[in-house]
Amino acid sequence: MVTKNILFTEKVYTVVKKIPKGKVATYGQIARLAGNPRAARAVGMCMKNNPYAPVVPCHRVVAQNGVLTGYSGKGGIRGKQKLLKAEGVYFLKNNKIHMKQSGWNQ
DNA sequence: AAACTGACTTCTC
DNA sequence: GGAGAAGCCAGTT
Repeated sequence: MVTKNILFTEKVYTVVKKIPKGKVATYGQIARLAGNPRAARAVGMCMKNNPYAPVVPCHRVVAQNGVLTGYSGKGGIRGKQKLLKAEGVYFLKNNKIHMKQSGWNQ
């Protein structure tokens, strides 16, 4: 049976939780894994609500160009970047992530 | 049920 | 490469 037992958001959370440490995934990437390659915006909204804040490492989710967007958590973009750096994510001088290296190869 | 919003992506100039 | 505009999706009001 193909019943959608889990919501799109639930799928998103599941995918985000699968992101390995030291790597980052883009909203489009997550959306694609969640089943809708164009639901990048929806993914961001789910993170904003983020009922699974401590469960979903939303700080590992970045834009396609490698820029840290959003993150209503403590520290904002600043704290998010710091967290990623602490995990081993390589940042460029433009405060952008080196997707070629730290991008989630999925 | 309809309209608005938003942590995106892609196209074009 | 940078800036602006349009399109798309799910959730919330």
